[in-house]
Amino acid sequence: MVKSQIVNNDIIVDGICDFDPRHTFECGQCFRWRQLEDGLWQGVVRDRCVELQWRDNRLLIHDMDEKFFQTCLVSYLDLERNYAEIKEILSKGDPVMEKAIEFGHGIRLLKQDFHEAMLSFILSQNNGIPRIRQIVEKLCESFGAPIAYKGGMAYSFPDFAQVARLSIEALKPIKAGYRDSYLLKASGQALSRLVDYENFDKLDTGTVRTEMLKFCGVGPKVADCILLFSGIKYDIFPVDRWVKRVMAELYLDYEADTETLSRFAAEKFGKLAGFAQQYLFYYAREMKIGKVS
DNA sequence: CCACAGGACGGCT
DNA sequence: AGCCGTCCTGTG
Repeated sequence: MVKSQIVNNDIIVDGICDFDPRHTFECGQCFRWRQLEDGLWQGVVRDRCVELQWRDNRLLIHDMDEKFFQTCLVSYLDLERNYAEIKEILSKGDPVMEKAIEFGHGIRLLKQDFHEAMLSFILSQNNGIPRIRQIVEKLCESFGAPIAYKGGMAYSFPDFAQVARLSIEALKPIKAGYRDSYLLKASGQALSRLVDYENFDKLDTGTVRTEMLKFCGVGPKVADCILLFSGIKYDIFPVDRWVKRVMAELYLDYEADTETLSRFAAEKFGKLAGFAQQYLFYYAREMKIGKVS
């Protein structure tokens, strides 16, 4: 139970350490949060538009009720997890990780809705973050449910049923390119329970990963991102170009293939591999490590 | 004009 | 089972 108080219709939570919205929302795990002004962030969680501020270990969520906060946001923002402990374990005897953690000390792994994580990361393939954000926003504006709030209009992330009933032609304007058919097929597969993703937490990580590959448009990298960023599994280490480069530069001294890196991470980081990946990834991207300019 | 971007698919050996 | 051309769109 996270202790909160209500002041003027806002929720205030004191003593939130190891959190910084910039780190959390810009480390590549999500695509819908944006900074409105200094320290003020806006995003959409379920059917709510959320505005939050953080400073001096105090989290302030505007125009929020206790119920939505406790039942949705605490889990979404992963507020009950002890990140100090994770950092301590990962840093131990690892100066590289220590530096990465110092850099991205405010990262928390968001527990996003499964359909949001899945459709977002299907769209992510062969795309950079700015463009993924554009396509995701288009998808939501076009097919999500409208949400009225004081700042204007927002849109929920369309669920599998909403996407599955669309046609390719209807999806064209969001400019997802060849990924649009993946969205449709994968949503249909999810609806038909081809993959029983709602029971994933009862299965081991290896099984769940191969299950995910049944979805059209979901390969190894996208599968790992979906599982990690929807909070289903944490002993997962998504390997993409950036991770390959940062691992080569900081740990291995050569560019290893995906398989090798997965085993390396499993051995070195174990159950905390997902957290390790986020610290390393954010560090690498912000420091432009391995970037050929 | 071409290369490539947080990859995956499908048809070929 | 592994390799490799191709996929849509935007940017450099």
